[in-house]
Amino acid sequence: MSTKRSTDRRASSSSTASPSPGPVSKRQRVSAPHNALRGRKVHIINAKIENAVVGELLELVERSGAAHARSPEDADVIITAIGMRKRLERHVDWKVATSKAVVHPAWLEDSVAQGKALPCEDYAALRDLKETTCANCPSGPCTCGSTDSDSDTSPPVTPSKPRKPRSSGHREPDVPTIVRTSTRTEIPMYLMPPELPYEVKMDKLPFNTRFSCQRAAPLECVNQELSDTLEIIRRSRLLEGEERSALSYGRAIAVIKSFPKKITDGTRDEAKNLPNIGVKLSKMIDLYLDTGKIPEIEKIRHSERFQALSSFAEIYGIGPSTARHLYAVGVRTMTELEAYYEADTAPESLMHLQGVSQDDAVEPEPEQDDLAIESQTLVEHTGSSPQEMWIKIALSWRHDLAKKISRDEVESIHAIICAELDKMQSGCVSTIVGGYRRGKSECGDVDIVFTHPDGARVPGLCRRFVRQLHDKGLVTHVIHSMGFHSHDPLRTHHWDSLEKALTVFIPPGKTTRRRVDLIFAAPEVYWTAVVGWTGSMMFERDLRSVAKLQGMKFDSSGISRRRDSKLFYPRSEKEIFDMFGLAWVPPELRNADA
DNA sequence: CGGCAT
DNA sequence: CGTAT
DNA sequence: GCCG
Repeated sequence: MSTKRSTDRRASSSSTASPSPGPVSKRQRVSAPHNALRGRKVHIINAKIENAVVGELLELVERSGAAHARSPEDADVIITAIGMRKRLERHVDWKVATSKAVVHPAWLEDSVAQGKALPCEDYAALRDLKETTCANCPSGPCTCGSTDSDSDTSPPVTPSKPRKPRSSGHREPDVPTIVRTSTRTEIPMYLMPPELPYEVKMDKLPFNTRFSCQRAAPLECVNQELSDTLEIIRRSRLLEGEERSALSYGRAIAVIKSFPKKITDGTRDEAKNLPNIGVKLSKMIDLYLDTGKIPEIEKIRHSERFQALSSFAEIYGIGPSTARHLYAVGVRTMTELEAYYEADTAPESLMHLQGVSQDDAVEPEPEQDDLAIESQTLVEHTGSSPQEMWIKIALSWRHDLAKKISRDEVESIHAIICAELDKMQSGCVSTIVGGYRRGKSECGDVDIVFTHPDGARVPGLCRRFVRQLHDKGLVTHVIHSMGFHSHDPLRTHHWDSLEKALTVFIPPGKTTRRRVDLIFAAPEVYWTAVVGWTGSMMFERDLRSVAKLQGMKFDSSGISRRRDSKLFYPRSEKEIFDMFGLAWVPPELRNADA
């Protein structure tokens, strides 16, 4: 089936099926809405749309001057939130569907807002109906090409299908293309990435704005050395527990990363006036330019304490606080650290309560080494607390996890996991997020966001899938982050729409363990999860800050209005930027961290 | 001087 | 407190 | 440590 084409407007269309446009969506009601669809007949399929929203849509139909068709057969345009053929066929005969324009409710909203029938191509409700929808669109037939070029350089989004249908090896770049074996599950358009990249308007991303999500920060900037230097102080501040100071350095780094000019005598004043550069950072920039180094940083670099704390905190499960405690009791080197945890004399008081729940924390390894024992057994036999046990286990990973992962291997791991997932639940969609998506050539871990067009398939999928991976020996350890409060009635939040598993993964035939994070999102929060997990960290913090300033709350499992907790479900990544009045920043320019 | 993401 | 971005 |  062909696909292709879809401008960024698909993404900027207003929201729909349930909660709607953003607070800042100052979509002006241009021109006469009451004529927008005059003479047309519109049928609304109420399945999968809340009653209240159906009411709003009917109002829109009236306002547009269109007639409301009682049956799909009578209509020119069919409005539906259904994205799958099987389901649609319960309401509309396929033959009828292919003779009409079948569009998402956003088409109606946007058309009324703009006072005219918009082209349908970006609003087709089903991929397989896109061509016929375009052909029957009230705005006139549009070229809905069957071109199939895979010039896309950024692969990360694919239906979670094995990519074997690569078939009889002919051409194609080595990029995971969007493969859909026909007759498979329908994937609604809104879960697919835009076929064409959104336009990046650099003039709307000035380097001297306050928040990093309003700027463009490349992976490596022209002042990378300065950025790396300041990162030393930032890390030191973090390790010493001075988080606010660390935050300031992080923000200074972020603004420097987006400053496009090399900082020299000619540009130092401009640099010193950047937002988040105050008195202290200004002085540091002077020192850096005049002497080539910053004394405070040299001191940190060479301090035994900084080196010790840094190396301790590289172990998964050891954070700043534990690192400081270790140092305080005399541990100085990794060797001593290993000896310390080897001797089962580690006082429990050393470890702090960590967010690892006992029942879902550890999945011990199959046979082989000492990790083959049940966690409880291990606790009983060694007298170690679960936290201490975690650290002991993590110590055994440390050499593997310190190794970077090439983009090729990230893609390979993604493909393997998608193939496995497909065996349990076909039709899943996924995006590789994290540093990979921001363009890093070497990644620290692999982060993947999954969803399924049928939201009902998602709950519990994470746990079941990880169990399957574990049974096959692909996953050796897991930290589940959900499960405890699956439904808290007092919860003002909805947040069980996202499940995640932080795993240690061994690719088949390999020996090096990899950290792989699997995130399962309900389809309505898919793009929110993708944005939330693409990073960088400072970019996310600033995005949340901007949201908060607008009375909104952003987190990777949803966007809500603080006043009334009303939820918003953006239908594309760009819609999230639009909601907050932000210019589009492509993932490769979200590298606000050092 | 309070706030700093969730 | 730890993890994730 | 910087900003409103």
